Parts: sequence; structure tokens; C-alpha cells
Amino acid sequence: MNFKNIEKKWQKFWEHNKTFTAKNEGENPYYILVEFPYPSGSGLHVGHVRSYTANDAMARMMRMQGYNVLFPMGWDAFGAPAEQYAIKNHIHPSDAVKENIKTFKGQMQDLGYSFDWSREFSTTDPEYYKWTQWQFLQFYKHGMAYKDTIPVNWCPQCKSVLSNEDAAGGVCERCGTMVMQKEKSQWMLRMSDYAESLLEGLDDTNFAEKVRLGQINWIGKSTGVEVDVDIEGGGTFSIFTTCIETIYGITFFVIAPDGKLIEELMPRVENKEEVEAYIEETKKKSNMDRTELNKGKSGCILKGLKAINPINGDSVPIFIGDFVLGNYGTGAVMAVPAHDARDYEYACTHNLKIVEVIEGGNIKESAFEKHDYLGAGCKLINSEEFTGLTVEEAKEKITEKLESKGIARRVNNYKMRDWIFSRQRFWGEPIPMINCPKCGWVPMDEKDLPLLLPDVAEYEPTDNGESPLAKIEDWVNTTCPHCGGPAKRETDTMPQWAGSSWYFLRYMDPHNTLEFASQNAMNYWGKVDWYNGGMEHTARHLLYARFWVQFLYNIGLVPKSEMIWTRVSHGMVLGSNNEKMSKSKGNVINPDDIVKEYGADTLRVYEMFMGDYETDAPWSTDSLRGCKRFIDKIIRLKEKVQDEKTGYSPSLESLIHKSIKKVTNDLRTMGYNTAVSTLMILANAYDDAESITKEEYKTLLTLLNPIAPHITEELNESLGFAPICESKWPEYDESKTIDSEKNIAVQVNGKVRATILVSINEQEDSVKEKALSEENVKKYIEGKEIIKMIVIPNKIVNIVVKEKN
RNA sequence: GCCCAAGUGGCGGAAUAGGUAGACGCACAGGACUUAAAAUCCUGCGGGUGUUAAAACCCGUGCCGGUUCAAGUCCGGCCUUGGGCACCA
Repeated sequence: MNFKNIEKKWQKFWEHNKTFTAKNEGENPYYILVEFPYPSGSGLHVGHVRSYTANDAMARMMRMQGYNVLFPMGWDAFGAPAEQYAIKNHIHPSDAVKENIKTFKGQMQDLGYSFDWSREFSTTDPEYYKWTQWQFLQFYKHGMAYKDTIPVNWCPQCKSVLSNEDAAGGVCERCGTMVMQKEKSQWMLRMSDYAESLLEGLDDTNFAEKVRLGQINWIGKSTGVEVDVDIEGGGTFSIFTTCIETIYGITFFVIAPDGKLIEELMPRVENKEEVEAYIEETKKKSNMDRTELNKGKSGCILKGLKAINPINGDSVPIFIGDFVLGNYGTGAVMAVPAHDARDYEYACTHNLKIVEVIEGGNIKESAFEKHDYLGAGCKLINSEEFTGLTVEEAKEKITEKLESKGIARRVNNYKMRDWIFSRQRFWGEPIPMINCPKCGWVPMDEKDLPLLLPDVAEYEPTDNGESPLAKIEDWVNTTCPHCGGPAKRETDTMPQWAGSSWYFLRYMDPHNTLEFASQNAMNYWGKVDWYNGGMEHTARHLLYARFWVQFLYNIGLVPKSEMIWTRVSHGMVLGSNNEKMSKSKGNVINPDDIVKEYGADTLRVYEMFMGDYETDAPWSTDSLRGCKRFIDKIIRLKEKVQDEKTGYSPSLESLIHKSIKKVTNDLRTMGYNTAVSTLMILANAYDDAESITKEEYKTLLTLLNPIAPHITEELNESLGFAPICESKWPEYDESKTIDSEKNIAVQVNGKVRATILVSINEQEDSVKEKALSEENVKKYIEGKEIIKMIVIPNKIVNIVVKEKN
């Protein structure tokens, strides 16, 4: 049998018959989504094959079960790699993307995935990014988008702004130069406004636990108190702490070198030169290498300034140090070196006083780390009227006292920041904003969208870190939509995360020219029922997408505040050496080669069989060959089919019903590896039988079809049956999955000494009698006293004995 | 440092609710068919004691302890390996 011809034949059949085209109507809608890929130049990875096959199998089964399944595919094609590739090869990024999409799509079709290709789109299609731009304008119009000057990664050698990924390790990825921080005006989205709502929204989802925790950690909520601190001789600043109970232990304050506070205080600082030099130094450090360069906690004192401890009026020195971040909390901290590891380190470096205020909670003398004393029920010392209270009591009482004086507030802080939404790149969605000298920033008129990327020859970054778009004058220069005077377009583009933040909504209604998706379509499909992707996207992409949806919900444009119900993540396919596949390690497997040599079905079966779906698994070509043998066995079984018999034969009936139950359940719960082994067991049983019936064979083929769709359709057709993809999923009879008798173990003191054959739900007395009459059991209980006999119906018998005295 | 996940044969991995650990597959070994090879089929396959062969027995799910008639599974404490976050006050 020539698997290549068979595969092509059925792929054409499905395409021609529009077998997998979903309609926005009918009963039981079910939306299975797998992350759309970035169409890179290197083509599909065997890792893609693993997750696409798994979700394809689920989609195929559920269609046969009568669900209206939406299983779409598209392309996340904006971003730096396409731009780099275009620069290198002197072609337009859109041409490069077109080429790569063609390759990817061809590979996917060769593997027989049941995607609804009628809904395909790329984030780079103007018909799509028109709506990404339109949604940006909604953010802007609702006060959720703003411009701010913030530090970005800057490579002085390449004269270019780098993303955090490109600046990993504090070094420019391209030239190896140390990356600097440079202030730049950027578009921002007010995502931090949604911190609490993104946390609460998790209750309306069914994410895997590790995904949920990833979201919670990224949002990084901490509850504490913000306290006003007076400066001697006038002025005030605020600090944020989660450990207000240690307030009597303050021996100094530290403020951030990159915040506004130091600017305000600067005129009063006596050692200006030292402080300014330090500020300059920290600017040169990238956020990445700050950790390394700063083991000893750098910084210096602010001479001429003293703060007043708000609880007891103590006069306390103020320091500057870059372990305090300007953009978290208030940009200033109270330092309690006795009970905080970082404060302790700083105090040691700068020779500062340490005052203990929690009994037994000293950093230096005990194993206590920050906050460890909380659970220990420790008591306060050296804290005036609060001495003797437990940490928990003191937290409340001290907060109340400061609140009553009007100098403290209970607040929540979040690690999650606003979303930096600008990229100084060519290959992204242009931000549809216009800067007018008279009117300021003005949004483009919605009817003028999409704002197309200009068709030009050069995409190299400019010398001053502006987007390449800045050079294209006839694109940049425009008129103000407000006053009609001359104005300039924004030349930054959107990040790659933008297009992927709402693509799952567009699949519901991909050809709509009036709206990004109609309310009808979104109401019909509802939430994405099942969203599969890589672990690397469970924090950021998922958070961005949820934020986007919550915003659209709040302005009444989507029906639910969470549009994704279940999120699961797949394990990676590793190289045969158990390491991540990479060209440099020479352990890359190209799926095309495998499809050519072994066929798509074999590759699909192997990737489902290789191990637990959510766990990483190494590639093994030997194991793949085993799956090829399994397919060959399925083909050979056809010779055993006898026309004269019908239905299920008595000897196979029970196993068939059990197999249907197991496979059906496994394909819904990601037990793909055990689904395959169940089918191997069934095939082995068929192989051992004298002959099999047509129905028996058809059932096996149907159960295997979601995983190996081509060969099963072919064999099924050769028996004269209607196509499997147009058939019903097999049903099982629960009563036939239950055996009438069973071998169970008999233990004496927990050790198996015999097995006995019992009928299902056999009387306990009868089971006991059988157990006690076993020769080997007798041997172990002879001369001993039986204390008790445990009989677990249909499972096990345990006889507990002891020596007679 | 913090958070999460995982440690089971030579290998990938099974084991509903605590109930015969090692399903299924790979690799390997022996045999059948064949002039030969491939393919296919049969047998064995955690370690050990034992036996002509069996039977039978002992030890085994990273380590130490606990709960239980019974622990890969539950609890406490370690060790190791992956992954994520990383000066977040």
C-alpha cells in the first residue's frame, strides 16, 4: 500500500467535501483552539506536530459525537524575525511571510489536520490588523492608552532599541555590546488598572493549576500599608511596606535612584556630586546585570537630610540605593535590617545600626528569612506599647494607630506594570495616531483604517533609534484630522503580542468587514472551550489576551469578561539526547523527512504514543518504527475479516466495549498515549482471533481514525462502508465492560500468597472460603491466629494473622 | 533566593477512589520461516535465592521516617533534576 497516495487522496476528499468547515449555527458548538504559530523560515517543528495532532484527534472525535467543532488555524506573522530575515535577504517582509505561510500550511495539510481553512488569516493581513488598530483606538478613546517617557534597552553600538529578549543578559544579541537604559517616549496601555480584575477573573476560567499560578505570580499582588514620612526641616515622602509591625526597627530609609523623589530632594542634598555620580552609574546598568554588579548593595547616604520615624519620632538617615525600584510601590522603603535580608545586606555594606523588634526573628542569628516569623507566632520586643503583641496583632494595631493619625493607608501593590505598547520596528501594526503641533496627539478617523504599512525598500533601523517608518517622509507627513493642518504620524508600531491578543475572537467571524466579530458569532460560540499552547506563553500572552478581552467586555464589545475557559499546555518534544532541539546541537528532527519515509499517520501515532501529553518527551526513531509496525498490523488485519459473520463475536465483545470506553475517555482527557496502547491491545486481540467481523474491524478503524485518519479511511472504504468522517463515533454498553469473573489476590499480612477466581460480587463468605482453601495460604496461616480478614469486593483479600501465644 | 513540576526495568512510559508494581511499545537474546536478507511469527526479558524444570521465597517505584490490614499513590523531613520568576519592600 502506498501511503503517500492514500494520504493525498483523503486530504483532497476532505478539502473537496468541506468536511471540516464549521458553520455558525447548529447544536453543541465546541471551540478547540491551538496557538497559531509564528511562521518562521525553518518550517514546522515536530513539537507543533505533537500539539496539533492531539487537538486534531479531539476535534475529529467530537465531530463524530455530534458536536459542531470550530478548529481554526492562522498565522502570527508580525515581529522581529521576519524583519531581520527581510533585511538579510533583501526582500519585503510581507513576501517572506507569504512564502513561510505557504510552507507551513503545506506541511500542516500533509499531516492531514482537520483545520477549518476557510477561517484562515494572518495578523499581517490589512483586513485583520485594521481591527487591531481599531481596538487600539478604543483603548485610546477610553483613556486606556497614553504616552509616557520610560527607560528602554539601548545598544550604543547598533544605535538601536532592543526588546528585553534581544537584550538578555544585559548584552546586545547582535554585537555583544553592553546594553544601556535610555529614556524614550512610548505608548502604554493601562494594564495595571486591571490587576485586581485579572486576578478575580481567574474564577471564571478553568485553567490548569500551574497556568493559574503563573497568572497569579505574574500579577504579583501584595497587601500592605503606605506611610507618610516627614523630613526634618520640612517636606514628606511615602513608603510602602508589607511588614508594618517592624516599624520600630527602622534604622534608615532608602530611596530609588531612578524615581521622581530624588529629583525633588536633590537641592537639599549636601553631597550632590557623590549622589549624582551614583545616579549616573545606575543608568548605565541594564536591569539584567544590576543583580550581578550589586551583590554588596550599592548606594550612598544623602547628607543633610534626616527623616522622622512616624511611630516614635526617631531621627533616621536617608540613603539612595538601586535595590529600591523607582516604578514599584512609592519608590522608597523603610529599612529594617534586623528582619529583612536585603536591608540587612545594605546595613552591613554601609555599617548601619541594626535594631531587633521581633523576638527570635533576627536575620543574622537565625535561619529566619523575610516574613518567616509570621507563621511562627513570634512576639514584638522594643516596640513601646506594642511590645508583647503577636506579629499578627501588631500588624493590625500599628496600622490602626497610623491610620487614625491620618498618615497611613492600606494599599495593594502589584508587580504587573502597564503594558509598553510601542516598538521601534517596521514590521508591526502602525499605531494609528497623529501628532499635530496645534492639537497634540489625535486619533485617526476610524473610517480611514487600516493604516497600511508603506511599501518601501528599506527596513533597517535608524541611527537614533526611531522606527524605520520615521524615514519615510511621504508616509509620516499627513494632515491633522482635527484642525486639518500639517501633522506627523506616529512611527512606532505595535508589539507582536497585540495581534495574538484577540485572534481567537476573529476566528468566530473571520470575514466580517463591519465589525471585528459580530455579537451573534461571539454569542454562538461563547468561550473558547479548550485552548492549547506552550508553557512559555501561559504567563504573558494569556495575560495580555485576558486584559484585552476584559477591556472589550467593559466597553460592551464582547459578551463575556473571560473568553477562554480551559487552558492546557503541552510538553516539548526533545532531541534523542534529551536536550531541547536546536541546530547547534544537531538533534533536530524535521517532520517532512518523517512524513516522507514513514507517512503522516505513523508520525501522528508516534507523537501521541511517546508519553504523557503534558510532559516533555525525547524523540526516538526506534519507537517511531514500532508505531509503523502497529499501522502495518492494522492493514494486515483486513485479511482476517470474514464477510459471513456480523456484529461483535462473543470472545471479543467485552474487550471492544472496554476499548471504546477507554479511548473515548482518553481523547477527552489528553490520555493520548494510553488511547494508543488500548488500540494496540485491541489489535493484538484481533490478531490472535481466527477471524474478525466487518463491524469489529470498522470499530477499530473508527477508534484509531482521530489519530491516524488517512489509512483508517482507506481501509474502511475498502470494506464498502461510508467514510468514517461522516459516521458516528462508536457507543459502548457499560454492562458489557464489566467482567463476570475476575482473578483477585489473596494476601497474608499484606503479602500476596495466591490468586483466586471469583465471580463479580460473589458472597463474602464464599470468597473467604476460597481464599482459606488455597494451599499456599494455608501454609502461612497454619498454627497462627487469624485476627481479621479484609475482603474488598472484586479487588483483594487480606488475612491478618499473628503468632499464637 | 522564591514559586511550580517531576524522580518507576537497559529505554519511552502504564497503574479510576490507597488494593497482584512494571500495561503498551522500544531495545536486546534465543528460536521458526528463508539459499540468504528484509518482513512476519513464537519464546524470554527488574535484581537475587532456589530448582533437572517448576513451585516457592527474599529485595525492589530518589533517600529517611510515619499513618494503614495494605503505600508508586497519603503525611512529615531531606536529596536530585527540569521549568518559571528574580533586589517587588
